[in-house]
Amino acid sequence: MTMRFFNTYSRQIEQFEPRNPAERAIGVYTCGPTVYSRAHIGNFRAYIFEDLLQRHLELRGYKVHRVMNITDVDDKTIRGAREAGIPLVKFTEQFKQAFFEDAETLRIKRADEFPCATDQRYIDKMIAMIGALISKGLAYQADDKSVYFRINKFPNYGKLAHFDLTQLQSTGRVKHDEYDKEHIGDFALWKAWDEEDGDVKWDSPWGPGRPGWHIECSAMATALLGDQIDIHCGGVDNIFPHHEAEIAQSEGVTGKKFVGYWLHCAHLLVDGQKMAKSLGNFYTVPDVLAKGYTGRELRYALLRVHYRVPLNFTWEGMNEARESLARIDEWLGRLRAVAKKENAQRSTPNAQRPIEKSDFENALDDDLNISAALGFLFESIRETNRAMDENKLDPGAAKGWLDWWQRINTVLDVEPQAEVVVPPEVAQLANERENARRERNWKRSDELREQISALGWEVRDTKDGSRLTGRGAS
RNA sequence: GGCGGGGUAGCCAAGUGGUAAGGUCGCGGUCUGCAAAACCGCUAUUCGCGGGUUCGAUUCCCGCCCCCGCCUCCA
Repeated sequence: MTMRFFNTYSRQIEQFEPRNPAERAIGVYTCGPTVYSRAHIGNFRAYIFEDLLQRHLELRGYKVHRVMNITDVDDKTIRGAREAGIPLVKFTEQFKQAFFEDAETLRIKRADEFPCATDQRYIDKMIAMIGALISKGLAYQADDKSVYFRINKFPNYGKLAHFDLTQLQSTGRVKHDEYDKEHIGDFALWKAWDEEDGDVKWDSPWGPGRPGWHIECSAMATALLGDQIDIHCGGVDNIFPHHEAEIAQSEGVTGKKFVGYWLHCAHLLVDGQKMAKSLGNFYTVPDVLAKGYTGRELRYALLRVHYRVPLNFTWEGMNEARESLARIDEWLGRLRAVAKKENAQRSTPNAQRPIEKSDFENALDDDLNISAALGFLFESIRETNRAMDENKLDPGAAKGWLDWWQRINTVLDVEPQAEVVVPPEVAQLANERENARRERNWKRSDELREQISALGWEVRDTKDGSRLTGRGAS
């Protein structure tokens, strides 16, 4: 039951061996949002993958110390604040809040820490790291007053992305200050202040300015997790240059291997293309909620596909998620009803008791194979439903299955929130319908069922009377 | 051009050197006043294409095609 992860660094599945196996303590760093606008659901796919990772590690008994940074200063946030005519702090604050709201909607477990790049504590750390890099000859201040990392002095640069530096081509996406840098691939550690930055600036030995994006993660990761961390995650688009740069900076300063396992998740696609702000083809969490879907439905839709496989977002997929969850909800409801029976007639339980069942966790051990894990869940659902149909599942077994569910749901977290209260008018209609049915007035009964359905509720006639189910429980 | 990821049923998606999990959708059946839910059955002779290795390949090897991404501040 050792875990295996696909390590981007080696491009291979590796056995997971934490640095501190005795205490089962693990440091995990996850790249968080840049708060210049509301994060889209593609961003959240990455955070959900990291959530799954953390929850599974915890299910396996590891104590996870997870850090997620928030980038609250960069070109885009500065531009946004300027255009909005408000201070940077005020501008970013709204998107920080939105991020936490959306994360909560998606039931993403909070990281232990959410360091912000503008925190003076980390600015100081960044300045110290840059100073160390300069003294080691790994960085230099150019004529434009900015400080750059000298990639030619770091032999391993390009190893994570498997890039041959001589082959680097500009995509034209980013402007290069080619006159100032020694090498086109040298990246900014400290960006010298210019007029467009307004009052956004910090003092440093190299003059006023602000940190580069990459150094911020190196500083916060090492400040909070130490020089060496077990797992570092992000989207595949972070591999280069961001994570490559983080390695160069961190290892350049400490001389120690920065990260044990690099895990990257594939993109969320729309119409077969990457979901991105720049392409304008994105949805936010509120967009999806506005279509009538719930947070847990979106969570499930983003969670159910293996993290290294590109996932095409569609409304059909959202419906599949809804139906799959309804199946789980229904199953849980039946199990609870059976578990409550005091003296169910003793019958031979032919449904295996799940106490020893570990297929679900074992599947997740294998590089978070969620599809296989869910496959086992649904097989179990069919198996126990069959047993309940045949009245062959005794209350003890039902309780066992509920315990099993509780365990795996610490990873999935897709159970509906507390029972939704039936609105009085729906209850009234249901009551009338019961009366109509007693009088065998089927026409009236069906009309009432229609009305109830129009209000978003489903009525089902069972042996024990009618039951109401709200559609799309949150 | 370089470096990755992916191509399995209408759609989504696991998987193994021995003949294809699961979800969703559709169809038929059991149950039901009718439904719904649940269960049962059907739905890929086939896993992008072409070779090769093998008794046997979707799985290993070689070549090719297609889709997506990264190539210096995108999760």
